[in-house]
Amino acid sequence: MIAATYNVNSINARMENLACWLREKSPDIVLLQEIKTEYDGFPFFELQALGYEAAILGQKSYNGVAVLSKKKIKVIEEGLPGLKDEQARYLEVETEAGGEVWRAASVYLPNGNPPYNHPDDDSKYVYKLKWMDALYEHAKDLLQLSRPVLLGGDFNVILTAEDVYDEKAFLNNALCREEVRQKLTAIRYLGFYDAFRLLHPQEKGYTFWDYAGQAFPADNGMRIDYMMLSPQAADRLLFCEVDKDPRRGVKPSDHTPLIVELKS
DNA sequence: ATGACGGTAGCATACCGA
Repeated sequence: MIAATYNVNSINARMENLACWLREKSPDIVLLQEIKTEYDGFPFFELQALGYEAAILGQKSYNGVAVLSKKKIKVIEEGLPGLKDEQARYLEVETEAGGEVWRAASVYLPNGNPPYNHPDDDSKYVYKLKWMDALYEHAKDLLQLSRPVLLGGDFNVILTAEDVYDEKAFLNNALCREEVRQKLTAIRYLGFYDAFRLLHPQEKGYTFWDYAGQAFPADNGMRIDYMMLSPQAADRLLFCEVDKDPRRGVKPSDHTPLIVELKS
């Protein structure tokens, strides 16, 4: 079975791009972030015509997460358990693929950097840390399940120097700070496996390139989108690649999909 | 340090992003 995570940066702005990619790759399960719409504006029918059910946790203008599946979807959690959150950043479901039921969560972890016009405002960073603590607590519960778990999405964390084009320029950035690296590492040490790093210990694996400044052709990217696998899922990992084609195409998202194949 | 570029709301420009 094929699963993927993709920060689309508005599903309505990206629908042509997304439809083309779904037809080509035919993934069984897709975790989407930054859909930037509520239920009423979500393209359910267009996705249905492409063969996908959709569950969404929407929000107007910002954030918003969704899960697409070829099979029926059962919603398990809308929002992170244990966290009061105004923002739509976490959706957990169960759905079948390859003859097996998977627990799958779409994660859009807060960025945490201050607004440009308020560089000393750390409230977004504080929110990020709180969000990561709640994710850590819930990750423990997910690992108690007998089902295989996919915890995928835009984590907004650069784990190591190899995961960014110029670490020095980002060391004080909320994506790079030691504190957030440690919090994501702690989730890994609970027992979640970083699918890309498991199969590619050396490769860059960037999943995001800024729209500005020719970042993509210059390969000034970052690896901030992850597919984290529970041990039961990691045991079945066959393949994991960043699919750079959608980022090359017309009207791309600034992120590109990360794809895994799991034995079932 | 700043702004680049793109998306949204809503109609000019502000906010958000990584």
